Amino acid sequence: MSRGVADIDDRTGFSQKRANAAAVLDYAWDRGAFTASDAIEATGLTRSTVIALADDLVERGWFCELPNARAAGEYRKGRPARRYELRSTAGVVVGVDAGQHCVTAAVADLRGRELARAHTEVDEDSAEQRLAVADTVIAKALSDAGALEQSVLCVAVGVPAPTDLDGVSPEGEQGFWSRMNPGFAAHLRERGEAHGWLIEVENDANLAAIAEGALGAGVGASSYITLMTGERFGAGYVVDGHLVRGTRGAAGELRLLSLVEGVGSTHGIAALLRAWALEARTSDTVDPASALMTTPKADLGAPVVFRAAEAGDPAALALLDRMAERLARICAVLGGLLDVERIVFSGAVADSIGLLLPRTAARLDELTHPPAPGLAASTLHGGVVSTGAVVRALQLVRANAIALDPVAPSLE
Amino acid sequence: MSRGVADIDDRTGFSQKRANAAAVLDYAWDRGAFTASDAIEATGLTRSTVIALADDLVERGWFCELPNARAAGEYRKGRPARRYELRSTAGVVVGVDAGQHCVTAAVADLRGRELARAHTEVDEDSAEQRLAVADTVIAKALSDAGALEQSVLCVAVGVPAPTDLDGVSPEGEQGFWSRMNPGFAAHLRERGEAHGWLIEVENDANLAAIAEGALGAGVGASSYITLMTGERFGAGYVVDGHLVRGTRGAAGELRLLSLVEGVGSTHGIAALLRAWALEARTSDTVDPASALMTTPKADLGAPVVFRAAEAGDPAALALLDRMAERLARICAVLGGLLDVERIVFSGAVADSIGLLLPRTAARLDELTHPPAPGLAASTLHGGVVSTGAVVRALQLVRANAIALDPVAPSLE
DNA sequence: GTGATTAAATCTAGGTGTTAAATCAACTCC
DNA sequence: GGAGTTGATTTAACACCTAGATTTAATCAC
Repeated sequence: MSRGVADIDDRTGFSQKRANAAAVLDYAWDRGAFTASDAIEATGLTRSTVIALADDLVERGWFCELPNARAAGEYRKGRPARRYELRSTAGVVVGVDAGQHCVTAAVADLRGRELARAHTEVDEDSAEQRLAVADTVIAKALSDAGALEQSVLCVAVGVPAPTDLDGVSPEGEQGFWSRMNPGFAAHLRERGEAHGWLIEVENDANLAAIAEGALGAGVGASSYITLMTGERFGAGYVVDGHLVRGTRGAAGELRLLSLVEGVGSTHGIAALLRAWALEARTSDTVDPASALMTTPKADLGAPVVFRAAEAGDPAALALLDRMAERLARICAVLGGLLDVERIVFSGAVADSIGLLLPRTAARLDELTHPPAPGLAASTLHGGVVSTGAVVRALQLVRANAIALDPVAPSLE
Repeated sequence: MSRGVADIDDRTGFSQKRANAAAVLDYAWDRGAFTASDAIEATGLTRSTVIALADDLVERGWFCELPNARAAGEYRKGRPARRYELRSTAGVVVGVDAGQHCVTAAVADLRGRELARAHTEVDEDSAEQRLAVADTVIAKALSDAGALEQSVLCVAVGVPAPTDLDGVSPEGEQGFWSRMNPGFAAHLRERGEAHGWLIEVENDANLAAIAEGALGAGVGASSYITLMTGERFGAGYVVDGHLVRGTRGAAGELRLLSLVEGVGSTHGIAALLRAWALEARTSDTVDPASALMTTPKADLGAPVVFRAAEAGDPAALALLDRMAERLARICAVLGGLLDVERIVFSGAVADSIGLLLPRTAARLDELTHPPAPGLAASTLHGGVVSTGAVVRALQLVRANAIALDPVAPSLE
């Protein structure tokens, strides 16, 4: 009677079986169905060992054994191989974007397939209310996904504040940061304790960077920066494959960019284009027929400027040139100081940034010695942060898989 | 008949014994003499296992067994414990500072004790010549240390150029970088192949940062920046305990700081103070009795300015204030963007920076939201880079120890 | 269909490395 | 010199891996 991987006590710090099981599980993670022979080749272990481990993982609920031996169409001679696969339903992860005005929760299976997504606007900012809203949105998303609380393996939350490794945010100016992150980590840890949830609370721009690196415009780059470009700038750095967090998790807070010539403030693209458009209105150099003049004041914003520029409006194009100059300086400083190969523009405006990017790139080329970092617009649209939270949650599950208990197949 | 750790083939990727031996070795690394009981507590392994591993490591040459059972003075009852210790003479490491004008090599034992140090000025910059000079200096240092080539476990080289993970530098402007690093990595790898040398070629500022983190003003900080402040600025970042290198290893090249208001160029403290002092001379606002006026033009430089300032010279103090403003801006941008807890000033001028530091700190406080990063002057004096190279070499040896073969005691 | 071929599963024996418990050894203290 | 204490050593059992022999489940050739 052999003990399962789960039963191994880890007093010694190192267990061969545990390590080997982790290797097999890790191999299966980014692989579809596979045979023992595949795993043998990948891990270097013997057939007996691999099969024993795989059967163990099946018993624990991580793997399922596929019945159809050589179904995959690829004809093969010899005895049909047993086929295993990571049970994508062995659990779910929850990725939460706890933004300033809107809380979104996405539920995904272990393959990263999104099962459900829920969101709510938040007005009031009291700590209890924010935590309660998060609870509600998570519950809604879980029920939409048809998942139980006990099938949750990890919850990752993105907040518009720096966070330390425990997910706690510093006070910040006027308590903004601690208002945005009123103890999500402690709250969720308590809430998920019974089910063994892993909890991570992380800065939103950092999660956006993780998302871009895994699924978006950062794929293939080992060093890149993700610039969140909404009302304010915020950045997530990934350098040498590592997320760069900083002592308080505040790396990527760009307030100090105000010291860079031609940048001045950390207002984001959306905020600035709106302000500049309003400013342009009061000058008399703009053609009265321009969209910048004809659009009602309340509707004037970044989208209007982008659309006008696409239609060839000279005033709007002038604003984009001005913005390109500013962006190029930001990219030059960040890219130069960190030596990244790519800078990804992420967030709401990323979709309409088409005209801005080449102008920025051209200016960036002038500012830096070659090679300048490549510029790319995010392809992940609105949900970057919640997507990043899901990706991060999956990373955590993957890294800790052997120590976790997935849901039994019967509870699916 | 049990096999030694060295004989274990690593086909499987995981070997319990190898991992446990590594744990024991790692425990011994930053520890003096220790008993089996100590290691048992530290590793969680059984007495039998620990003793077997320790004896194995003795046989391989990593440990020596100390005869005097309870020599350490601390009285204890019971049977005297066997005592082991890492053999600090199991090999040596070489740390090289291959600077632009001077090549230094330091040889140290496994405890980091410096055994010898040699250096040569270099004038000509031909690739062959630079490599030959390095070879000579290394050989000199080794012979001074009484060490043989075969007892070298690792050679780390610092170069004033960015390097990739293989130690190769990009071309750079006018080929400066590739002239500074004319293939040290390949050359040394070939030279040390027979003896199994580990080779690392790394940017000098990065090595300085490693030195400061291990022995200098960066100790205790998980995120800090080391600013090399000689003729030019260069920085090494350590964030979240990791060295931040960047795609081409060029993170820490501060050229782009020229975009920061009030900084303008990347000239270092020494270069700027000299230039400013010369500039002040031509104005007629400076007291003719000031050292800035009386010092011969050729001798005017940073040391003169620092000494004059310490003597209370108003003109010199004005220059320091100007410099403090500039430094504060650099620190604000770097510290703010990376969220570090400390900034260490390293390099030749660090010794005389006493008056400058508090002024810079005061200005930095105004520029940033609290808490501002702490400022510190390096205590490692001239040899930061070679010291950093030694530290880095020891890190590499430690990380790869189980795979290395130390010198037999007989060859000591 | 029958038998050869093939590829994989399964079984078996043996070895390594670990633990746990019993025993032995080397000291100190009184 | 005996009790007490601490650690080394020995022993047996066990966990886990490997290697090789054997079996099984298929295809293919006829």
